[in-house]
Amino acid sequence: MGIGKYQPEKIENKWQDIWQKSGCFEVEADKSKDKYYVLEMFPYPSGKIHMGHVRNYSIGDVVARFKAMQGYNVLHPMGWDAFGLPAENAAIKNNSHPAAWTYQNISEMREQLKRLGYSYDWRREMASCRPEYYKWEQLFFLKFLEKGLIYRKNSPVNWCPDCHTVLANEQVEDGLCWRCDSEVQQKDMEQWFLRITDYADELLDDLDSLDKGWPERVLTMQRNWIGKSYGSELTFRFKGMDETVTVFTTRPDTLFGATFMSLAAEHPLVEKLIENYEKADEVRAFCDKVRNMDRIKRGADDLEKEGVFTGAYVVNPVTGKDMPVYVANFVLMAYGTGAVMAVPAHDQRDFEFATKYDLPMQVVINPPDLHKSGDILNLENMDAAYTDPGFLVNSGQFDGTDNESAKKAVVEHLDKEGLGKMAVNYRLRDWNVSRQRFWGAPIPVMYCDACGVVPVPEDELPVQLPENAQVRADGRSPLPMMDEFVNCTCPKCGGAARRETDTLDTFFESSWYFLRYCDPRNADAPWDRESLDYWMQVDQYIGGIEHAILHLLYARFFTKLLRDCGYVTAAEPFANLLTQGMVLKDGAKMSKSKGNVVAPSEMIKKYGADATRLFILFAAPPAKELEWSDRGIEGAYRFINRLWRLVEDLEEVLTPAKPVSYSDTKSEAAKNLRRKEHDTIRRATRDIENDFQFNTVIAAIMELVNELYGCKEELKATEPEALSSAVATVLTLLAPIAPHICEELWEVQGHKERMVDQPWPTHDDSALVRDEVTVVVQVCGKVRGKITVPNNAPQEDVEKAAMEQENVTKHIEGKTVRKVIVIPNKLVNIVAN
RNA sequence: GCGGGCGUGGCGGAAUUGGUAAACGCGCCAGAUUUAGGAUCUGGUGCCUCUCGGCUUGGGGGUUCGAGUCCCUCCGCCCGCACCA
Repeated sequence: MGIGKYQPEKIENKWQDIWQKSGCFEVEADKSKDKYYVLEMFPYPSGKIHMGHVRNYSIGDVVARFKAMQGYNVLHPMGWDAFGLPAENAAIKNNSHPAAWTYQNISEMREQLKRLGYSYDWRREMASCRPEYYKWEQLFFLKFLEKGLIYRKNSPVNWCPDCHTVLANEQVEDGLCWRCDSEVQQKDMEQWFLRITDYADELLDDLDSLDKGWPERVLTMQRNWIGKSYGSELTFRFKGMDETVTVFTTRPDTLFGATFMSLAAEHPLVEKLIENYEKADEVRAFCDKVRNMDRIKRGADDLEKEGVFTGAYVVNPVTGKDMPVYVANFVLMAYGTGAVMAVPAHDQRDFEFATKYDLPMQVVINPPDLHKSGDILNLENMDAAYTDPGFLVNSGQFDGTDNESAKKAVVEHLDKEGLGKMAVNYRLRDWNVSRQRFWGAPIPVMYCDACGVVPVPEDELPVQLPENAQVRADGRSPLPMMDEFVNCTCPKCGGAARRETDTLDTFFESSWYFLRYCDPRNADAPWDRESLDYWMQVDQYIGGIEHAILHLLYARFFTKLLRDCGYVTAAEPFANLLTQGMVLKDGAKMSKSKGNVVAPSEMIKKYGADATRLFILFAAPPAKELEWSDRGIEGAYRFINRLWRLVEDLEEVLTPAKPVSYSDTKSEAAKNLRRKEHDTIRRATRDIENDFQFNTVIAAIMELVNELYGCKEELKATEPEALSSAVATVLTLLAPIAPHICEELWEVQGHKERMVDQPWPTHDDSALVRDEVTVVVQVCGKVRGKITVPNNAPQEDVEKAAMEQENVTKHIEGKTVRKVIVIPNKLVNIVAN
C-alpha cells in the first residue's frame, strides 16, 4: 500500500490544523532563550492578498522557521494596517460603515494567509482600527503634547472646494481632485505637527549604525530626504525701511556678487513691502497665481522662471549697493527661509532670471585656470553661470582667497555686525498628522472657549470613533456634524467644549505596531516593559521598497520619541531590513488595468501552497525583481511531485533516521551520497545566512534529490541507511520553504515527532573530503586537460602528472616552460613560450 | 543635474578569498516507456567550426601565470530625489 498521489490541498489542510491545535508557533518572552524577532510589513486589508504579499510573507516565513529550527525563540506576528481612505470610499459606495468593510476584508485575508501555512503566532494578531489599539497612540499623542513635541500651526494644504476636504498630495492628479475632477486649491489650515525636524540630526546620524543591516539605497534615500546642508544665514537691511530679511545660502563666498533678491510668493514680508507700491495689485496677482498652482506643475522641470518686482530694495552688506527685491516662482517657502540672495554670475537659476529681466551681474569667483594666467572671467563670454570652485575677485579684502575658505571668512566678517552666522538647513519638514477624514484615530484634544486647546484626560481614553456614524455621499467626514461626538465638557473649567474632529494620519498607526506586538493584549499599558525589552529590536524586517522613506522614517522617528518619553529602550527599531523586489508579469508590475494579475488563490488551488512558496522563492533572489512565470510554477510543482515519488518509491526501505546519521559508508555510491548530503547542508546554511539566498538553497536541495535518484536503485538493497539519512536531510532543509509536504513525508519516513520541532542540521567538514580530486591542467591559462590525483597529493606529483598529459605535451612542444603554478586540489597552470 | 543599482545562453538566474563561466530550473532536441497523447525516466543543449581548435560574462584598455570577479575608461538600461538657494 503506497502513499498515493500527491494531493496538496489534503496534506496542507491536515498540517495547518495540527500546527494550529498544537500552538507550536505561539511564543512567550523567555530570558533563558535567545530571541529572534522577524517581522513583515503588515498589510492594508484591501480584501485579497496579491503576489507581492505572498513573496513578502514567504520570505519572512522561511526566516522564522529557519531561526526556530536553529533554536531561537522566534516572534513572528501578523496584523492589519486597518485605517485608511479605501474603506471610506467603499462605505460610501455600499452605504455601510467603514468598519464593516474592513473587518470583512480582514477575515477573508486572514483565511488566505492561513491557507499558505505561515508560522504566525495568531494570538498576537491586531487591527489598528480597534480602540484597544489606537487608545495607546492617543496616549502617546498626549505625552508628545505635554513635552512640546507636537504643536498646532497654520499650513497650506490641497483643498477641494467641491468635496470640502483636504487632499493628500497623492490624491491630486494633474491639479484636479481624483474624485470629482475639481481644480484643487491651496488653502491655509490649522493642523497638528509632530516635531520630526528636532530629530533630523539623530535620524541622519543613526543611519550610519544601520549600514550593515539596511540596503544602501534606502539609507541614501533617507539621507536625501532629510537633506541636511551646511551654509549660513545672512541678514539684509531694507532700504528706507526699518525691516530686515534673512536668507539661507550655501554660498556666502559669493555675497559680493549678489545683485538682487528673490522671495517666495508665500513670504510673509511681501504684503508689507508692497503696501505703498503703485503696482501692488500686479504683485498680488502674481503671488496668487503662483500659490494656486498645484505642486506638480510648480515643481515641473520646464517651468519658465518668472518673477515680479516688489518696488523694494535691500542693501548688500558688503558692497553697499542696492539690490531690487523680486517675487520669483522658483523660490520655495518650504526650503530655507523662503528668501534667496541672487548671484546670477554663479547660480544657474539666478543667471536665467537676471537674463530675462535684464538685472545686473557681477563675477566674483574666478576659475582656477584664469586665476593662474592672471585673467578674469568675462561676463560677455558667459552663456551660463560659473558654479565651480575658484578664487575670489571683485570682493574687496577677500580678493584672491579660494572660495572654500572665503565662505567662513565672509560669514565671520558679517557676524561682527550681527548680520551673519553659520547655519544648517534641512529639507525635512515637520510631519503634518492631521487628516480631515473619518476612518482614522481621533486626535484626543478638545477646544474650550475659555481654556483653549485642552488635552483629553488620560483616563477618558480612548476617544472612540462613533460606531453609528453615517458616511456622507460627498466624502466629507461625518464627525463635525455629530453633536454626540463633538460636544463635550472641558475638564479644566467644566464649561462646554468641542472635540477635535480631525483624525490622525494612518502612518501614525504603522509607526509603533511592531512594539505592540511584543505584548498585544495588555489592557493596562501599551506594553509590559520587560517583554518589550526582551523582544526588541526587530532582528529582521521585510517589506517593499516603496516604504523606503515614509513608513521607515516615521517608525524610526517614533521609536526615538517613545524612547524620550520613557517607553522604549532601543533607539532604532529595525536592526536588519530586507526590501524585497517587485513581482512582475510580462516585465510590468501586476495591475488590474494591464490585465496581468496572477491571483495567488488560483495558484494555491492548482498547485498548492508549497509549490507556490517554492516557486516564488526559487525564481529570483529576494531583493531582486521577480518575473512571474506560469511555466516556472509548473516546474516547482514538478519538483515537489518528484520528491513525493522519491519517498513513495523508497517507503519500504526507509527508517526514521535523522539527517547525517549514516557515516559508516561502504560503497562508492553511498560515499558520494553522504558527501553530497553534507555539502548540501553546508551550502544551504551558508546561503540562508548570507542575505537569504533561497534560490540557491533550493537549487542545492534539488541537486541532492537528483543524486538520490541516481543512486537509489543501487543502495536500496545494499545500504538503505544511506538513503534514509539523505532523505531526512532533504526534508529538513526544505521544511522552512515547503513545510507541509516535508511534514507529511517526514511522517511517511516513520518519524513520530513533527518536522517543525526538528533542529537545523549541521554538516561535518570531514565528510566533504574526497579520496581523489580532479585537477584542471592549463597551458598558458587555457584548459588542456584534467587529471585525477589523490587528495592533497604532493605538488611535485601533481605537476609531474600534469606534464605527462598527452594534450599538455602537445601544447608545450617546442616551447620553454617558464613557470608552473599549482593550486592544491584545484589546478595546474603551465606557463610556456 | 545629484544619488543608488544593474548589464552573464533562447528565458529566470548560478559562480567562497581572482582559479574549469553558465550550477539549478524553464524551454528546446533525442531515446526509453505508452495504442497514442500527457505524465514520467535517461541523455543532450553558449557561439563559430563541428576534426584539431577558436571565441564568449555591454564596448575598449590595464594589473596578473590566471579576471564575470580588481583598477581605468566609454556605452546602455532601471530606480529614487530634484528650480533645495
